[in-house]
Amino acid sequence: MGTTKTQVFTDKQNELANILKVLGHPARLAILEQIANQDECICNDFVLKIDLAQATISQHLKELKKIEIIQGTISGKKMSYCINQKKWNEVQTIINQFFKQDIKTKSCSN
Amino acid sequence: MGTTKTQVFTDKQNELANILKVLGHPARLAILEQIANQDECICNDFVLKIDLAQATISQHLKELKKIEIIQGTISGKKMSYCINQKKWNEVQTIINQFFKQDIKTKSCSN
DNA sequence: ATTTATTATCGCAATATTACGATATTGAGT
DNA sequence: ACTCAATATCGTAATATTGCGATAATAAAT
Repeated sequence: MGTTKTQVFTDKQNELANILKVLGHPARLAILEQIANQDECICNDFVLKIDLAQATISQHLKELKKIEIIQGTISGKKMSYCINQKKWNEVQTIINQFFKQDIKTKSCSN
Repeated sequence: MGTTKTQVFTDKQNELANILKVLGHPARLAILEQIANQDECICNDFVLKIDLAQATISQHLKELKKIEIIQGTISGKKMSYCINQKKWNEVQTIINQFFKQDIKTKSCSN
């Protein structure tokens, strides 16, 4: 237990859930906002602006890289992170597709 | 540890993260899809269609109720769940607002 | 009143997540 | 070669999540 029973769900459901799970942490949202709003994107910036240990930030960056919403390139001894625009838009689309589904249920009360 | 350091982030970040976290589980997405696509919305339906124990489904329903994206009304001995349209739209808006932010970062490579 | 059906809750085990200090690793500058 | 700076990884502790069986709780049907 403690493990999600992925076999029970569709690939789409698992995929979207995984994306939303990664996005579902304030530190990772904060990181995305900072990357999006900064011309220069250097990992250390996050350490300075977000009050979490460097190791913790690094871990969160790893998760964001895993779903490919950000990408990092090495520039000298620094890491340069940026938004992966293509994936960013893709994620937005997938989420909107989910929310655009028709709601056929008669509302219970309101 | 194991606890998210919410004090470090803005209310908006914490709020959105919390919503995304709840949505970030395939069972809960599956439940939402089923509620949305069914005229009659009875909890037991999920137990029959999703291969998870009744206790587990009940727990997931509780999480979804907590963010108010669904609401349940008792009708006899059955529970009737439905989408909370207002909140559903609100969630969609909040997510889209996040994704609509300008991305100022020069892309690293692509 | 007793049974049955439906759902919620409790308690627990297994696993995952969050966070951090300590320690690599790697590249730049000296 | 040595040091410093930037980042990643390891190991670990605390807590959270997932899932389930067992057990309440409640309402309908008999």
